[in-house]
Amino acid sequence: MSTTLLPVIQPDAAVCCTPLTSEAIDAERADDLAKKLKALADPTRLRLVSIVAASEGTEACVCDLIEPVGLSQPTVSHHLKILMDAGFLTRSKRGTWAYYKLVPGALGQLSQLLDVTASR
Amino acid sequence: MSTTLLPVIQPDAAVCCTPLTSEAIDAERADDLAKKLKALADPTRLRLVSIVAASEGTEACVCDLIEPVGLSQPTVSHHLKILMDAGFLTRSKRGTWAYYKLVPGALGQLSQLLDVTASR
DNA sequence: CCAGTCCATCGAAGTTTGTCAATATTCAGT
DNA sequence: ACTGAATATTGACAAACTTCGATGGACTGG
Repeated sequence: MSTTLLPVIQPDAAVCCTPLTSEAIDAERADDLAKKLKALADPTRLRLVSIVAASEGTEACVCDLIEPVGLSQPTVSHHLKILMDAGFLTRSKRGTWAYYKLVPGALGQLSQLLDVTASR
Repeated sequence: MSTTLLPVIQPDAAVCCTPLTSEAIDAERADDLAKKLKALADPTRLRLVSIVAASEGTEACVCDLIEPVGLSQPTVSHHLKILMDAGFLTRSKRGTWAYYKLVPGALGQLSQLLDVTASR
């Protein structure tokens, strides 16, 4: 089953639009936002994102990520999947290697939300 | 080594200073940042912060927070404590009431970190 | 001083999370 | 095909988290 899945930039618009404090957010938006924050709220995942972001082309191979964080390969794979599901990273396989890359606007979107919140 | 401690706005400098992606963050900074993100990474706590932020003087009484989030009073108290420990809220008792207030720079600090990260 | 209100803490139940070893899968080279 | 290497998935387990009811402490008003 081959179908060249195109890299999607930002499919979910629920979290992205309204500030956080002008009016109290509703439960649904809180859920969406919490999911993204939860994906980032782990030391190992923060380090993974950071390493990927600091790499050539904001892209890194799994094999280069295992040693820096000092955890087992399955654990690293697991964290990378969580970051992918939350929309912070994308994966592209080249040969046996899997390269994880930052999704351009993803972190900035989160940042903006908190920023507007913080302005009060 | 003289004294005159000035009132410090942001006591913890570990998280606040360096970007996230220019160089990969170390384990200690990742830990600090993860703790703060984890405090925010819950739908109920996001709503609490949001309600407080949207209130008069970015301050709200516990009694006004229970009904909006629809959870028991002990649970709300628990979440508020977590937000306080993470440095997002402060508490001040007036009579029998406890008022929780936004810490001015707290959310913005987090936002900046992610923003610099996002610029890559 | 007593009753009532507001809030925090405690203890417990159920769920989620982080981690690993073992296994499966996919690809490259021989 | 077969072997070896790079990742992903599965299953299991301990730790952490969310929630509640019950209790306790502090303050207010009669």
